[in-house]
Amino acid sequence: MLKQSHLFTHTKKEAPKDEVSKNAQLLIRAGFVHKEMAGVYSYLPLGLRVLTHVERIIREEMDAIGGQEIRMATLHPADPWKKTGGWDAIDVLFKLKSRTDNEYALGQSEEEIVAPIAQEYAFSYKDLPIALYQIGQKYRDELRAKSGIMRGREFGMKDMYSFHTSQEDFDTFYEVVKKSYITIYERCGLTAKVTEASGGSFSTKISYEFMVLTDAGEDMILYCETCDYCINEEIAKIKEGDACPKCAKSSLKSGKASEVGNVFDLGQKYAKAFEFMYTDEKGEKHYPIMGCFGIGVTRLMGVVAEALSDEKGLVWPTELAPYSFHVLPLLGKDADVNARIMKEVDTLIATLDRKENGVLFDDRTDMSAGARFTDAELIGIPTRIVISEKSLEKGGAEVTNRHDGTTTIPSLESLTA
RNA sequence: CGGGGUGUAGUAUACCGGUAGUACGCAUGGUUUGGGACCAUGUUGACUGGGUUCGAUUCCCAGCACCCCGACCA
Repeated sequence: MLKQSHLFTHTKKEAPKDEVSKNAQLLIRAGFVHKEMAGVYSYLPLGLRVLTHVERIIREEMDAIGGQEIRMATLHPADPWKKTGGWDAIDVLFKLKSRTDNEYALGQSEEEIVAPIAQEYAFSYKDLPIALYQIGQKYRDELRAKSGIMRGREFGMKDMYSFHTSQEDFDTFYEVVKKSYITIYERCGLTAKVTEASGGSFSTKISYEFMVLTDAGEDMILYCETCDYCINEEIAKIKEGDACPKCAKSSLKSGKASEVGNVFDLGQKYAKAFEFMYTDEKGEKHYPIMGCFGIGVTRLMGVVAEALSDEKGLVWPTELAPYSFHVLPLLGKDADVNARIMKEVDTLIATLDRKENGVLFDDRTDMSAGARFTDAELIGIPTRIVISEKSLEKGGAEVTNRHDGTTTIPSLESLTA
């Protein structure tokens, strides 16, 4: 339980004029994030809790499909980057020099680091497959940061790397991860489309992007409303209005979308660069096949803020909410009634704080009710519980659902059950 | 990186070549308390550097920062 009077952040009536994107405006106004510079944000108590919940969901789903969590360095030696060619080829790679002119890179993706780590342990086919993942900061030297926390120069990302003895084994795992990703987005309150896209700079094969329709997105996708066909317009050979090539039942629609994840078949590129080979049953040596699976953790939070919020403020899905219950007592002039309200509130909090993501307690009873309601709506906690003389007369507490705005008045006994 | 725009208090803004004004916030006191309450008092400011000028926050130049469009995008 957190007392709101204790929370060091406050809501703001106005967003800074240099923030245009909805996600940044709301997150700043509600005190979830603080902007350091273009594309770089710090996460404050409420924002960090949301981020932590996104990470927890991802961790659970990655563990469930056999991922093993590690934490790699973000300050990298230049050598592996030079070995794979990334040092010169990847223009977003931040490069730096020490006082003694040694060269380093900041991690923008970590194939160069993870491949040698896997190589240190995977000598035999018996050691494979392996799926290693981490959740941490990434750095990209973007020419233009934009869209609040959705495209930054420093951002949070989950990156998983897998190593396999055969294409079939990789393909199987590829499908497992795709399903797992869809589950993650659902738990985050979003519907993501699996979208065919280009393989980028390191693969000639197509990759899959996970796209959420939102005007704040940077990509245009073509999708079918009948089946799950979806393709990024950058590689599409068809156009809006054409019949769906998969089901032929609908004509394709075009929409703006934000990429909240991607999966790549990296083949043997990195294994070859590092001479990473394992020994098979016959004693022969082979390069493993490698996959890369990313989810932009901070961008995901930004897309949720964009997609779910309304004119009153943020709206958090159940699992991501910084707190699940916003308890808000309203006091009057009668000291006895006030004492009773606060006693009921104590009991209620003791129960609710053990459930889901716990309680934010608006103990600022000296503030006007309107200001506190407005704050609550801006912060976007899913369930608001008001206890007042009025609510007690009606038989309990007023429970308002932030998602649909409906209010019910259950008894206090049922709430503490 | 190409193009465009903007830099005034914690935030949003106004005016101005000559003492920088307002609102919100914040502080103190008092009155309030079911939809961003009110009164009083107080508090805080011209991105950096150069130039023009008697005098620059204002005009000019450069730099920096931020935003937007495009390009780019593991």
